[in-house]
Amino acid sequence: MPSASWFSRRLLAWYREHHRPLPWRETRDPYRVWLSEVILQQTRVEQGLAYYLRFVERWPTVQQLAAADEHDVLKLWQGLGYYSRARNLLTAARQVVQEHGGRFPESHAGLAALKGVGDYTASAIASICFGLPEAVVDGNVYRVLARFAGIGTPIDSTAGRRQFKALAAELLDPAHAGDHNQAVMELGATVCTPKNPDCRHCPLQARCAALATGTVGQLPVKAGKAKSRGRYFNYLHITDGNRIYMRQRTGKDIWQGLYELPLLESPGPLTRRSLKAALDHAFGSGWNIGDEEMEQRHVLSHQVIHAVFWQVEPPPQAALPVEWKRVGRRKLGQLAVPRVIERWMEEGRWG
DNA sequence: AAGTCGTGGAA
DNA sequence: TTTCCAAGACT
Repeated sequence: MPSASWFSRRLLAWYREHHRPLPWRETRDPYRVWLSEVILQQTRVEQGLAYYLRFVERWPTVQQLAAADEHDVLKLWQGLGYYSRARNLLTAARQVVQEHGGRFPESHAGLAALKGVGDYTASAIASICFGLPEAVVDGNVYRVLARFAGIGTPIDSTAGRRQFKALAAELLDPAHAGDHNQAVMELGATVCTPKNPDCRHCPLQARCAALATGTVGQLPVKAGKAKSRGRYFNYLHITDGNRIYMRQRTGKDIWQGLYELPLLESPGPLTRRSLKAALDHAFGSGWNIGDEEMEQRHVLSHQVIHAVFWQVEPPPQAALPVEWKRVGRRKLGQLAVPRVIERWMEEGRWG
């Protein structure tokens, strides 16, 4: 079994020399740490930083965030992805205010009861803000520990998650839990990277099992990769004077709560002729199909969206769905939209 | 427990 | 071009 004290000593010495100065590291305010952790879930520091700064400026305290409108939160989150994080963020802020008098709970269990706060985020807040000896396990930690200890158990298996969590807890320096946790992650993000790790400058190289056996490139092991499915989105650009039709996405599908153009989804790509047939059938005949304005291939985690934007004109007596709303140009820019729509608006100088 | 949820950058 | 995957959580 690796020596925990050696691991932590080397790690913390390295961290004090090499860590990047980031705004959420200069505070122990649980609100700001929580906000940064949620923003950084599955998100690189370079991508999340600007969003963090905007959120802190717009809502400096958890009480102010709790009083915010959900759509305003989604709008500020626009472009960051995984939009359930934004909705859960607001829910959790209201939990803190209503159930805890505006103060974040100071235990792992209390934190994990907040919406959108799982084991990782609860451990991060508990260790960083309250000095509790909770070990974090994120993608960086999986990689660093798999290599350091030479563990080939798939990190996306139940056994693997259990094993790595236990090892992380063993190696944790309980007296410096917050810094220790951040140090492992920082090492994984900057030195022990997925590709081309910089082992020569790694503080753990002397006792790294993978380096010793030449297996750095083979660790960590992942079991399964989920397949991606293709979807065909035919977006309808319909205007009425100065206004354009938009709709809000609901249900359990992607981009919940965000706005988009009226959408006709099809099992495969549509020709101009088949689009007209589909529209005539669905909303009454007489549709006029204009230009195909834009085509985008948009890649998500488990889906590839083939988006085509058509300029179309409904027949005068068409029965358009009530959820299609006419929005003026002025208001359009205020709507939270997925990147596909944002790109289309940029192209046509809408919004 | 396996699937699902965005987006962008790097190799 | 394709593939990987990033300070994960929820269902």
